[in-house]
Amino acid sequence: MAVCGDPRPFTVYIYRMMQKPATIKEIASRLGVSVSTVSRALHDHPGIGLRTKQQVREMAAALNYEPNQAAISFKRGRSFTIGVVLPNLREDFFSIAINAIEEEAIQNRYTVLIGQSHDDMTREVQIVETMRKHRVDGVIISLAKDTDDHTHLQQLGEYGIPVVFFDRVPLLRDAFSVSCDLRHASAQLVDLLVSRGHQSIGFINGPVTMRATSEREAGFLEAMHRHGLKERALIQATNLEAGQTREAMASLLAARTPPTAIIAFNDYVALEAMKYAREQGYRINKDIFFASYANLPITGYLEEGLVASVEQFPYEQAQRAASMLMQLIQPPPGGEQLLRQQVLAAKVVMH
Amino acid sequence: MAVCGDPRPFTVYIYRMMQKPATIKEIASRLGVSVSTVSRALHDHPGIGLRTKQQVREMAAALNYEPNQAAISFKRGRSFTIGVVLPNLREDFFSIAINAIEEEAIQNRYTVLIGQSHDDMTREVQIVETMRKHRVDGVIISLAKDTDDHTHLQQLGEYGIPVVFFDRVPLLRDAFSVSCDLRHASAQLVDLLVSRGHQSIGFINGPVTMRATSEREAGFLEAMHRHGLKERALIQATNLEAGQTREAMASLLAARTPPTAIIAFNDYVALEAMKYAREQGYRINKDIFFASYANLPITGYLEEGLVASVEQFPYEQAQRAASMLMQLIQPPPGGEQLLRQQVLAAKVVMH
DNA sequence: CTGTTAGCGCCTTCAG
DNA sequence: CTGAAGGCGCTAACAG
Repeated sequence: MAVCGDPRPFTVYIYRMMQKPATIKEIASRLGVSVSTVSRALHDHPGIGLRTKQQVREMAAALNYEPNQAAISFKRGRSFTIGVVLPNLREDFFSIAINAIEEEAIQNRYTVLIGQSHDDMTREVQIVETMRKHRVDGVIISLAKDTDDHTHLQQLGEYGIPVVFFDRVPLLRDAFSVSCDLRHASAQLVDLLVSRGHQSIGFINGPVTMRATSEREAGFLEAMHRHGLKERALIQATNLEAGQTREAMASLLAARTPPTAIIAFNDYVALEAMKYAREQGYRINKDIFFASYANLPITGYLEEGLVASVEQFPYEQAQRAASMLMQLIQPPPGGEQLLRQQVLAAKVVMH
Repeated sequence: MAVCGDPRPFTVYIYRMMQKPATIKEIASRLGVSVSTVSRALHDHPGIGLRTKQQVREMAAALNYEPNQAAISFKRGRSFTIGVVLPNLREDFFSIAINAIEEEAIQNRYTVLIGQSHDDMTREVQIVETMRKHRVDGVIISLAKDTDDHTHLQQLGEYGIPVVFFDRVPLLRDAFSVSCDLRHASAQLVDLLVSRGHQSIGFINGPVTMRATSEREAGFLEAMHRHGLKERALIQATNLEAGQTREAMASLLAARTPPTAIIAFNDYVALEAMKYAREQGYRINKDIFFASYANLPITGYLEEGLVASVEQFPYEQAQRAASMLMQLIQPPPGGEQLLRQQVLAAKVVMH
């Protein structure tokens, strides 16, 4: 790609402490008082004279004093930063989640350190390590889809750093987590499709490492069984990437009794599946119907859309996870009671 | 929303320093050497005996030693963290950008502190302030759409914290920035539409505070003028939200000579505009055609899509911005030369 | 090759 | 009401 603009390179203008931040020591010496007085005045300590407080504050303002967070973190042993590890911010689900987390963090005067695992456990481990080194006060994580070992996270616990899982949660009894009950919703999705006359239903599922995969499958099979359609349930496992979605679609459409409806692991998979179906000459919502999970806004802009999508409440999940983490970091004086595992009900949304 | 799961609240299991992290002091005393020896050994300092180094490393490993980043940041006056301020992670454009930034940061052993302005200048100012307090080593920012004052950012410069702008850049001569030339691309977009026979073209633009708005408009008018279609150029300013997009569409479609093609500020606006058109009985790509900016993946999944979208290379822009920032933070020994403003060429992508 | 020491900025006991 | 002093963990002179 061509770079336009002025071709003459400027000499780097180096920003280097043109005005080094003032310290309490500086304020103290200018005012002829001690540093502890300044510290206390700035913290509105009860035992400091009103006049002194006033003077200190004015001087602080005049010198553009900013408390050095690095020093405070060091001294207090707390960074006032939480780490958030997500598979991928490009998925709407997770970018919505980060909004909730950021909101909760701001309310608690916390900042958010972010890391994307890109669904790669190796990378997830590295990120967690970096966050541990940075002494984050807590971690919120949604696991990479191939994460099958949780020692890197248990280690955080050993270092006194609380961990809260959300959505992509592990099967650990003693972990803090927030997730959605997809099993029941999956069954409801089947009920809906069957009530609309579908008998053969295809399912494009995710990788077996994910708990979300087995939950979806359980609910799906349970309902198909209940409707006496056990033999008409066609499941394809994929890694959730476009190529495998297309292969799964090819298999499904080539089945002896091809499905009239297809449930996809999530809306992205559904989009790809629908695209494939169109390419093969199928008319969406005439020859074949689709349903999926996540209920992302984009699906509302399709000309021929989904029959339904399962809402997984990313904002709600993340918000609860964040609030749980904040409670773990700073346990409230009164209520030391807290649900270790929260499970929200997912909801089938018709389109 | 109902919360399922075990209704009995567990008592909070408080994670509190079950194994407080080892320090170099601890290692030193156990080995009967001084802290500086340990420090040097861990940094692979040349003047330390091989045997000592070995011992220190073994002890460090045995004690699960982790350097305390907070202490290092404090001591060195650098946090090894960069701040990234974006309008909204929910837009694909920015979530792609953050990927590039994270990548570049990791390569330089940096971590990323994130903040979303939600296109609100007040919030942007707060975020920048928090980041300053946290002593980030540099900031990458894409401005909120209503930001018309940059003192909060110039202040960062005064504190020795370099700032690099990308995409939503200010009109400051001395600012570091990476952006796309949208003027030329806008003109090309018109050329394309005119070559396909369109004479009346509508434009749903953004708010005037944004430089991107005037750039689009300039290119659009320039080309319409060149084609002798100045009178057929219909421009509507909006705040980029759904409601105003719909109003803009209503105005355009009610014009004396209604447009046969409409250019939208970005793909999200285009989606909303197309939805409105469909609701009004227009057939996309028959009665009316659409083009826009950003070239997001979602547009590829539409049954009846865009004529074209202008690719703005979010990854490339963010990557260059990040690399520019890293150069400002740690100027390379040799080349102290650097382009202050980089402008990439945007590219019209036909669909 | 290794040890000693002085701080970085802030908070917090302990004494006035 | 205020001051003095110690120390958080680490680095980097300065001494041996």
